[in-house]
Amino acid sequence: MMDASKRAGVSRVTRRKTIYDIAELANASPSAVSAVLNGSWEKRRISRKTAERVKALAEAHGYSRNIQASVLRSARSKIIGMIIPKYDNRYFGAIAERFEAIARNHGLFPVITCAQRDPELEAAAARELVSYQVETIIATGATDPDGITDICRAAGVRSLNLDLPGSAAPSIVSDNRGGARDLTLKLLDACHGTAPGQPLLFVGGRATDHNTAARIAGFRDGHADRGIEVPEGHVLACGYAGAKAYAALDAWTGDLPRGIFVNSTISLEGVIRWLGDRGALGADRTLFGCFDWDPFGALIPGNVGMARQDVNAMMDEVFRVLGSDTPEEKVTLIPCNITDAG
Amino acid sequence: MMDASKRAGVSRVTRRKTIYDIAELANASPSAVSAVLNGSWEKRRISRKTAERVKALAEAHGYSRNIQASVLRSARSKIIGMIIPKYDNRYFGAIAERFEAIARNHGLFPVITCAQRDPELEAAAARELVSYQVETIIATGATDPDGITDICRAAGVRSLNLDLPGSAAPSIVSDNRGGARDLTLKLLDACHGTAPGQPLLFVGGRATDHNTAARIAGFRDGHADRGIEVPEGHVLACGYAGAKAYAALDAWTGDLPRGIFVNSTISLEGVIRWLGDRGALGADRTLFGCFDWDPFGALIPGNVGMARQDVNAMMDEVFRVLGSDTPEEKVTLIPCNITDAG
DNA sequence: CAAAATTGCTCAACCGATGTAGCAAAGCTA
DNA sequence: TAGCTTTGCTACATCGGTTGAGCAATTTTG
Repeated sequence: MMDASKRAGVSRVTRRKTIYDIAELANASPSAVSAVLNGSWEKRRISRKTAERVKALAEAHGYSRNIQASVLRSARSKIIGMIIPKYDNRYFGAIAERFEAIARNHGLFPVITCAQRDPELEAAAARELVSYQVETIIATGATDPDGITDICRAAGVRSLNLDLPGSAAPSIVSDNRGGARDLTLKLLDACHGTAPGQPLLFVGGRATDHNTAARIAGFRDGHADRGIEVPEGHVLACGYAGAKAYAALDAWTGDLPRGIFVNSTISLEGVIRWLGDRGALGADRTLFGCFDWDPFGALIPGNVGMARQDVNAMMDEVFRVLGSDTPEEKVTLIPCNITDAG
Repeated sequence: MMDASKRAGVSRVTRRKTIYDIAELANASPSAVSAVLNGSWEKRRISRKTAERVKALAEAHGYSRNIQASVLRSARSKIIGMIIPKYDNRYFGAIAERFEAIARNHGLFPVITCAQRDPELEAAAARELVSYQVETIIATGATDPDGITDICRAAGVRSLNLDLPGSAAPSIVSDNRGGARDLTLKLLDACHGTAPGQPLLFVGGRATDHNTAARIAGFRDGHADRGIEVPEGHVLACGYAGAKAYAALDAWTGDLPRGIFVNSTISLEGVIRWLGDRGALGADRTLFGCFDWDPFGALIPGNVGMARQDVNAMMDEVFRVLGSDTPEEKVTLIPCNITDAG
């Protein structure tokens, strides 16, 4: 390897400082500098005196390690990737923030990529992360979790599903059914005074979607607990978008419902708008509960509670699973918290 | 360089495929494979036949380029970093999503890092991004934009401020003053029927904060336009947190205000709670407007409009500035949109 | 005091991709 | 057919750290 003065060349006036530059300044070898700057100097028997001298020079000359070079050689990138659908609600926002914080605590470099709920984009994102030598990918709310797992497996990258389960990697998912049941009970009880024995309306989501299916099951469980039958037409799994929820309610032929179970904050936007347009917004009018939490959603009159997914517990579980060596491709359920109104 | 069979070694059973593996399979040289797989093969005069053969083999064997190695050699990382404060509101969420989308369209690899409004974390994040050889850093809503610019400059990394301006790099910022003025006018006019000539209350934010100061100025501009004086105590720059807004309103000694200008959706949570606790929530009670948009905030009774920052325009401007070679360390203002109620 | 152990460091190969320089073969011109 | 150009490829140094092997000097042990 050439010495630093030759390597500097003539073209670039200011090159980034490398271990070769620092080595020259410190009158030490690049190996020694490398060991000092990556913390392995004690193991490599570099004297404290040399270490201190090198550190001081590196600091003084604004040395910054080239991680790409380091990763190339050591094959340990410490990069952990997450694929997330959107940043447009509190749930995914909280997941992103928490993921970053914990990853950093574990000495990892978190990279989050947003795939817009598009399976093609998800696959492209996974491939891109693999190119960047990530060691692990967390597929959050993925449309096609197993597709991502396949890409990871081919590249020897660990993967894990969050929020929506897959069959090929460990999955960590909210207890959608249990949470939906609890929320249903809360809502039924709140409606009991004015509409005893009447079933609620379920609005939002796709019935083919794992989480929606689980929540519909919990919705039925709750009704069964109170001995109320759920008529066929009371489940409007019309899609998530607010406009779709609005349209589904518009197509509803029954009476103005007394209680609505809304399947996501996205759908809630449409529900609130529809209720508002009918003057049915208010604690004395139609009551509603919503799966997923939003601070403003909680403040809208008529809200009796929200099923708030326990992001901290989920993320703790993610890193617990990553810490264990056993793969166990099973689904772990994390209970939800039911918030109060207001 | 050893040939691929030797390089495989004995320890790792399944190693990631490299250009050397593909070269061996294709009976070509690593250089040729490299040229084919990075698209420079026509320029390097590799025949179409060879190119096709290599591509097919790479595909069949699940080859994935090691970007770290590529970056190390070519010194072009194509990584663009963004430092963002939080993911807990729609504004930053929209910025993150839009940034990712446009960066990808430009053939760049976006990396977003969340620094929790903590200047130490911001600096650490900037240094970490530099280690990963980012070419550019966008400092969004940074507590200390110039600190980030310094770190970037020392490493030869381009930087740019978004949402909050700095003095050492180009800044792209909403027209906070103009937006605040428009929102103030809208709110004053909505209150005119029941409380003509009365000043509004300003709640939330820190007066030392650039954006808050600009919005307070706009708030005064709007009042001046209508010939209304703003008494000293009507500006409650009590901090952003909902609880602080609540406390500030609790300490308010005047009459129940007819109109409130809320300085952020975060503060709005406290304002709504306070109004709700006093039974003052409703289109016939206290009206409010809010700087920053939230879909549920917009649906809360009494809302007369929100100042929605134009994230798309801001991000277009970011990439326009990055595209131009002239640095121009000036502040560019992007107009806000005032949304209607509901 | 010689042999063994420890300390403190350096050497050089290596990670995987890139790109300049250059070489052999084929095609074309005179 | 000799000389020139073009085509199609390969060799090799290089990017900046990392790490196993090893060496000289010093200290400890027998």
